[in-house]
Amino acid sequence: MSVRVRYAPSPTGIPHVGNIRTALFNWLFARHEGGSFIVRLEDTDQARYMEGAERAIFDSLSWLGLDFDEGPDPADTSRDIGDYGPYVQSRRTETYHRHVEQLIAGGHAYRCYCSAERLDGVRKDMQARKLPPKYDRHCRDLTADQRRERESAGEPSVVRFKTPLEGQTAIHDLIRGDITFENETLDDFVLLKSDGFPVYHLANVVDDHLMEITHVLRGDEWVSSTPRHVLLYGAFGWQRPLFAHLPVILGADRSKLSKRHGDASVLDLRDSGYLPEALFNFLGLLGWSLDDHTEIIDRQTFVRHFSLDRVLANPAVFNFDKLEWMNGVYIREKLSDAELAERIAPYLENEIGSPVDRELLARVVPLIRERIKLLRDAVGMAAFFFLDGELTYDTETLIGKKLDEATAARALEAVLEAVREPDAWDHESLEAVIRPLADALGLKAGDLFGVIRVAVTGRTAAPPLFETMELLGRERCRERLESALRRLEALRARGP
RNA sequence: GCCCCCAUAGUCUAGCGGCCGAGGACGCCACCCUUUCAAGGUGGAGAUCGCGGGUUCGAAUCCCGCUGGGGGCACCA
Repeated sequence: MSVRVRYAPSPTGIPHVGNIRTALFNWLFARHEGGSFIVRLEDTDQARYMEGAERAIFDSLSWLGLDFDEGPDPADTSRDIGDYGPYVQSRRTETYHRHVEQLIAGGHAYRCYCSAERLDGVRKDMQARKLPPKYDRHCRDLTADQRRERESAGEPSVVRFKTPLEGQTAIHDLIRGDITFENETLDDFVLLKSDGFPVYHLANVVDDHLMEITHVLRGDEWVSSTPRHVLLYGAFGWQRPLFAHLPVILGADRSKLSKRHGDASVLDLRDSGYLPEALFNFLGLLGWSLDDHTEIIDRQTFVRHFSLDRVLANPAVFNFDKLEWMNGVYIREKLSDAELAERIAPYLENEIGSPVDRELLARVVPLIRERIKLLRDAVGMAAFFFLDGELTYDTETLIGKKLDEATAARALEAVLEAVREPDAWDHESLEAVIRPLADALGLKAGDLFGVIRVAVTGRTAAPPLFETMELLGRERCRERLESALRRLEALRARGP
């Protein structure tokens, strides 16, 4: 039988990295095994539903290249791709109701008429008595007459599972081994809410069975509810899938990563300029490793080698520094100039507010590829190449720490003079005429170059000066050098 | 409070009884390269393998206890 796994997010927000890592491992496992990767939307909580969440889920998946074999049609989630649909739980309520009736008929579930207030009271009371906050099974043993009475009075109800009062439920986890739970620590959990929607436990089990899921790879936070699921499979008389609980991903404070930890959403990372290849690689190495030394691993290699027995059981802290480093590696080693230009262009265009000159960009890319870690860094490192008019910068940076206004001005004048007329405008010629100026001015070359750099780029850190000037062109350089001189004069006029 | 899981440097990890006086990576420090910033190169600091007991000729590796961390205990998923 071929492997079928699923990624079952609920549309309550934008997927964060921990969530998408679960999708990634499911995808890797499916691809390695030659099985199917299925996406199912678990939208049974209307209260937490977020507009646009489906879009974000599909965008995250496709951005990372996690293609699925079955699931809702991203273009129209009321349609399905695959033969086991619907793949959206809100379109499966009939199915859940049918199965709940089956459980009630079989004596595995019952209707409960307790009000939210009563439940609250019970919970508080239990906690006050230092007992686990479980449902007191008040409605479990109602007589047929009592039930009829409640029903005819039109009382709202939920359906609860009739959890065995004693005994144990054991689960075998592919990553953690055998785990045993005492049934008495479980309570009669709700299967069907009073609004008619199923609760996760029910919907999940029914769907996984009907969709013939073979392996349930999900987050660690589910291990404690797995005995409930196992009990349900038993009550239905179904064979259960294999379980593998993936370790959670923690924030720097060692608590479960969530929105609280800032921009850990996949889409935010994308917008910051992380490459999908890098995130894929990084996430694939969170809880799994190829060997004792390989860090940079491509998609094919992951697929070829991925296996559950190398998945760790211990939680991992998400290390943004390492992700950033890895992104840098991909930027400078894995992308061609053309690809990098393509990915950087939107950031630059967004910054300067107009299309960038692609020819110029093609020549700029080699200069910045080793200097940026995130695509977004290209803005600071290269926007000045494409900007017209005055640059924005603090005039003080022109002077720096080692010079004074007069010296800086003299230096700029000398440079202007040197580059005014003849000679070819290429970095070698420029260096040939400018470098000697340092001696003439009594400056160290580095200090001279520093003044020019700020004048010409508006920044203290930039690509190599002469190559930068070459690409900027004679006119722009001249304008900017003159502008810098005017700034110095203004400063002197105002100063003591 | 109860249940469950986890435990190698600040972080991600290799290790599955002897090859480990613990390997790799990020980060950090120093030096080299260098016009700035990076990148690159070299070197370095950083782990009593959480602690305590066992088992064994031999334990980071197996067992038990403790401690610590995490997760769960909803008509949320």
